[in-house]
Amino acid sequence: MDVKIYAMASKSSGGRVDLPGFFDDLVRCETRLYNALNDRLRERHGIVTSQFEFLRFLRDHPGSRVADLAAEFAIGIGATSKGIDRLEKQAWVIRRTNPSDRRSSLLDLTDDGVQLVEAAEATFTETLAELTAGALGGPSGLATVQVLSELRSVLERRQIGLPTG
Amino acid sequence: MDVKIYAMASKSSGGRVDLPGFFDDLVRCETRLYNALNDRLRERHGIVTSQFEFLRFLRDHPGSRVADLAAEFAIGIGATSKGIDRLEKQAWVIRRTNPSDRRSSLLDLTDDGVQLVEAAEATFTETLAELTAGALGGPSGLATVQVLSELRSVLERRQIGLPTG
DNA sequence: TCCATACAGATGCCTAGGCATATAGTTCCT
DNA sequence: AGGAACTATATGCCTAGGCATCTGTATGGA
Repeated sequence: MDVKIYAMASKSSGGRVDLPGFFDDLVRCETRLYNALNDRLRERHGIVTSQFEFLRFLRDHPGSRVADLAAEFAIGIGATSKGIDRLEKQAWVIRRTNPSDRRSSLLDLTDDGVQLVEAAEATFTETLAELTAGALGGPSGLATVQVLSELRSVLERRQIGLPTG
Repeated sequence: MDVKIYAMASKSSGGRVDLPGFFDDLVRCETRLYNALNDRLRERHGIVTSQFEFLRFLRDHPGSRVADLAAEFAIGIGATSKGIDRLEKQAWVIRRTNPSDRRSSLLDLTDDGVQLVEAAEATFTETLAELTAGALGGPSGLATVQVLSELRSVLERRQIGLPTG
């Protein structure tokens, strides 16, 4: 009979990291934080977290194309295009024809979009602080932030987990 | 003009953690790892990661109810019920009537389900190791694993991010 | 110039999850 | 016992994303 290497998520043994446990914790944290942020952003600003992320990205990267958003968020081009449709319908985003390539559009926030994202960002940051409640306070928190940043870089550099369409 | 506290995701300043940057990295890592695992599990075993997670949970917690899965994964009861429908249709899971409460069923893996989850787990663990490629190797990796585990505990204890239905 | 190929993204179809509701079974009173 | 209130979950409707496809545009030769 096999001996299970891990009995609880994210405990390690012998200095080796329990990767499945780590992944579990990662996914669970992400799900719960995302859900809670959705609730708060929806009730205060009528948007969900994914929309906030789109808006914030466009504020920080004006003139992006649909493909840029898709690459950033590791979602499909189709999904991104539809997401932008919805934001455009609310007049938070506009598509400008790309003068140097008429197949694509350049995306920008409208003034309403800018106002919304600024307001939503306050809620977002505040809620996040409330939810994580000091779990990232100590030096381990700092290390965690750095490790995740590094892991993200690795995944992006290797283009891991990009959907087809 | 406002001074941005952060210029890049997950960099910190003055020892304070940049929470929005941390959240971004968390979500991006989760998305890409989840996508990549989906691809691999689908091609090798015909399931996706969420199904693997259900199966593994049922292997480790036989006799669970739908509500137990929903709480574990922080998804809705309805979604969980439908997910179990699909696994049951493939004859990987069976619903036994709960003798002590006939509103609910007790869930268990079939023999096929056990075989599947064992095979898929090998793929899962191996792929995860390949994807994270030593990014969690050092002592910071260990700290990261512990911090995420702790954060997860906090969120669960406070019941944060549970969907309505 | 003209065509073959590559490309960006918009669109359609399909699946999965959220939320609301329906259904059946349980518990608590009286 | 009988009914109100509660609970577990199955189901329906709606939305969002994945993938395939379609359209319009760009590009590299011949």
